[in-house]
This record gives sequence, structure tokens and C-alpha cells, in this order.
Amino acid sequence: MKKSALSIESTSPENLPSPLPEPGIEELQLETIMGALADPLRLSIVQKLLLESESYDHACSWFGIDRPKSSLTHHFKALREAGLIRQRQYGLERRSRVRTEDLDARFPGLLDLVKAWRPVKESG
Amino acid sequence: MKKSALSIESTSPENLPSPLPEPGIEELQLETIMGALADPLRLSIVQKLLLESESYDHACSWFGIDRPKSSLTHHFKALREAGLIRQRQYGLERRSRVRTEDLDARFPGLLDLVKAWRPVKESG
DNA sequence: AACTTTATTCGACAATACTCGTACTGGCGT
DNA sequence: ACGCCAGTACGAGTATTGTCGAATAAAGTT
Repeated sequence: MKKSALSIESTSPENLPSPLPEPGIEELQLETIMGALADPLRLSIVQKLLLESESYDHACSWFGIDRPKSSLTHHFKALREAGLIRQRQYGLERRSRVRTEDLDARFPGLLDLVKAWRPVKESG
Repeated sequence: MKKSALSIESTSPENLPSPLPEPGIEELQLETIMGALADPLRLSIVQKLLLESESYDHACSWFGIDRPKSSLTHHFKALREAGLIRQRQYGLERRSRVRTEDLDARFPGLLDLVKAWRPVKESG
């Protein structure tokens, strides 16, 4: 992957848009995290990020969730405000990633539970 | 610990009252568990059992929670139905313990998070 | 049998959370 | 400038959850 030496975006490893407002590490609360993960849809969002995002951030269209946009906003916001994900604005898109380092530091083992989660199939 | 050979209650290591209705191991759902632990009071109940109960079961008076009894019933029931605790009737008391084996088997690391939980002090 | 103790059930109310339509904003392309 | 597009904000309706008093049940005691 060749890139121009002139690229204005490659001077440092951290040339990212600043994150949307989120709780700091010290503000993370286990109850709140648990509450955020009590919803199967949100659990699946975090799991998908953990298992399938190769260290890239993803806009919510990437998840392929069949829900109205206002519902998605609601859930992504819940995850961000609980401190599970970090969101950055890239042009039109608002991309998300799991706050792996922070969560591993504060709640070691938590993300492993999410990775190992196996949703129960509802009878149809 | 000497005991009578005639004891009708000591023929096996398991002479306990049978547990109240609870989900089986295969029915435990992470979402539901998370939901049950999203409440600080319930989180503190499970934590106290994990840290302070020396493999004994405890009635809810043991916890020293300053709430009406009907509220306590509500929360203990929520914990039991989520599969976090097992409850047995001992005479007048209904004693609880954490389902450590089941939870460790299904969600390894979960109980460590609860043990390590440090509640945030509300400003008074 | 009457009383005490532990805890449940029921019902009402309040508070919180989920769902989603509609209208809007902010960045981008032409 | 105009429209398009990802996503937000607001608000309403619904559902779920928490809180707790009052009445009840079940077990033990005397």
C-alpha cells in the first residue's frame, strides 16, 4: 500500500477526529456497563465489533441492523455514554470502536464475556 | 463433628431443602444476568455473598439492607430468576447463595468482576 | 390455638427505558 | 447553491422496572 509523501494525514499515528463526549476511565461504572449490555442488540453490536472489526472503526451501516435510524442512534448513544464504545466523526459517518484498553484496564474479563456470548435463538 | 448414626438428615452430603424454582444452567442468559447486575443494590448483594459468606447461605436480614421487605423480595427474586443466586427455605428463612459453579462454568470471569466491583460513593 | 417472625403477593404509583416517525443538522458532491 | 446522505433531536406511545404499603402465607414458639 503505497501512499504519497505529501499526505497531510499521515504525520502521526493519531490523526483522528476527536471522540464524541464519553466518560473518562475513572468514571466507568460497572452497573452502567452491565445495564448497557443487558440489551441483546447492544450486546451483539459490541460483540460484532470485538470479533469482526480488524482494528477499524465502523459506521452503523456496517452492522446491517434492520432498525430505523433513530433507534440505532439511541443504542449507539447508550453504548457510548456507558463507556463501551468510542465514536468519531469521519465526514458524514460516525464510526465506532470498542474502548478495549480502558475496559480491559478497569474490568478485566468483561470483554471476554461479550466475545463468548451466544445469543439464544427465539423459537419462530 | 460427631453425629448420630440415626440421623435421618445426614445420609448424604446433600440434605438441603430443595431450591426454589430457578433457571437451569443451559438456560442462563448473559443479557439477563447483566440486567440483574445493572442495579447497584443487587450488585452489592451478590458481591457481599461472594466476599463475606464463608460458604454459608444467608437470609436477607443478614445483608443489613435498609429497605422494606417487599422491595427485598423483589430484588432477591430478580437475582434468582436471572440465575445468579439459589434460594432454599430453612424454616422461616429463605437463604441465598451465589450459583458459583454454574456461573463459573457458563460465564468464566463474571463473578470476578462482581468481586472487584467498587461502588461509586454518591455525594452526600 | 394464639402469637411472633420471615418473607410473599398484590396493587398502585413513579421512573426509566425501548421503539420509532418526523423534522432537522452538518458534511459532502456537483 | 442545491440536493444528498449519515446520523441526531424531539416527542409520543408503550412497556418494563423499581418502590413500597397493606394484606396474606407459612413455619416456629409457647
